[in-house]
Amino acid sequence: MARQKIKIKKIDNATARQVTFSKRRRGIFKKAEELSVLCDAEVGLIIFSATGKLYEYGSSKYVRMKDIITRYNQHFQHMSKSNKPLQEFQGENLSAELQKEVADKTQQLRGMKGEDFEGINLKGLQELEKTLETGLKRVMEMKEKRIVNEISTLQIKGIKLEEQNKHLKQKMAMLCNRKNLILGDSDITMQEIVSSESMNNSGLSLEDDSSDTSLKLGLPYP
Amino acid sequence: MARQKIKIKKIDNATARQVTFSKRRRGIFKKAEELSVLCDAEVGLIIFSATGKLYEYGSSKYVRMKDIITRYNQHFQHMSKSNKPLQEFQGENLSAELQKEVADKTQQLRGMKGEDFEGINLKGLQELEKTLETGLKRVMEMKEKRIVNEISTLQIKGIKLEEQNKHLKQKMAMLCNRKNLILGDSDITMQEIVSSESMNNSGLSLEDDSSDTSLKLGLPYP
DNA sequence: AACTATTGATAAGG
DNA sequence: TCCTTATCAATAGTT
Repeated sequence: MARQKIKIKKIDNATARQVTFSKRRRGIFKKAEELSVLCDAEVGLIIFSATGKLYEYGSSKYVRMKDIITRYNQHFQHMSKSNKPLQEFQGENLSAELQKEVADKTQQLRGMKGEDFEGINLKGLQELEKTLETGLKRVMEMKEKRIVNEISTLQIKGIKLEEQNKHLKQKMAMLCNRKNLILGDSDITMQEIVSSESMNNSGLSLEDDSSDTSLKLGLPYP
Repeated sequence: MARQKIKIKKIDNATARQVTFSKRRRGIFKKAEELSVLCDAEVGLIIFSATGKLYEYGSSKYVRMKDIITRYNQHFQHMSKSNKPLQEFQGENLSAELQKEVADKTQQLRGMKGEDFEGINLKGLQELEKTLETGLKRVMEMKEKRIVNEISTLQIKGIKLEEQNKHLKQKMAMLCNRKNLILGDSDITMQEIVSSESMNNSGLSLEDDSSDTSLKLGLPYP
């Protein structure tokens, strides 16, 4: 985000990756701290570097990471109702809670897919509609982002390959000339080398729409 | 970090705090995602809002929050010789599959809400889009069906009540007439009875738009 | 929910 | 790793 925009994909150069990791780690820790203070939130952040080193942040000096994790685990049991401490949830009880959660989420998914509106009232339907509209909008945005990315990646690849081709052809031409000078009549002629150009172009040209990527944009409500 | 610099301390105004929480939460989630992708790191982020709502991010489609926490706990088991079992994971094995199912469905729901596209490729996004479009269509159809139903139910109810009213008024009129014939000067006059008509109409008339049902149709893309 | 003026984060380079 | 700086990104306040 500076000097030059970067693509969000794994940084190839290991050194650069390490440097970026250090910088961004500090950045996100700061963000976590600010969020917890500004908004009175409890924040737990765990980062394992690619080399396996652990970095962690827990908001507030009184709330350690372990407490946040405990709260995190408790969250799912408390969702449904019970105030019972976690220790009381074991074996069947925990399974029962989880089964309930699965059933609940399954129902939610069915509602979103429009497969079953059992137990959803009019207000619920209106909320569902809004959620779906937002979700659809975001999905379409993400899809377009990915497509644009894909295209530019392919374009860059194409340009590189075309350059390679050009260089290879030049080398070939030089080799043939030399060979012709030495042997007089070679089996390989310039014509054969040059003819490969059209083939390469049809496969890589940036203007070519016949790519089989077959990605339709599906723009919102045309 | 804009328009004006702010002090990093709890935001007093509750509304402003909520708004900032939403904005910054999105921001830090994005940062977490970018860090994990750019630097090949494993990132787990847990946020509890002041109201107790949970928001979480876990980096990678294969490594869910649970696994990050497990790894986190293991980290210390390796470093220290603590043999104390972690109570927060009791019963985990018994319901591991259920937890997996819950996590899976949670992820599906997130995808549909457009909150998290981790592990969804372009084809998946296209499928998701189609699912959402279908779901949205069905929800809207069902909503309109329910609204039409609701309206006709109310209309029928209104008609019945109007008829009842009419009969009651006729009976009252007859009673008053009889009473007047007997007593000469009654406290109840025809005027008082008839005046109730306008009141009843304003509450039940089919043409009246001021009904508090407040159901907006929200027709598709007007 | 958008917008936009600012501040903040950070990529590249030393 | 730290510093610098040009640039990109996040966001505070506003509408």
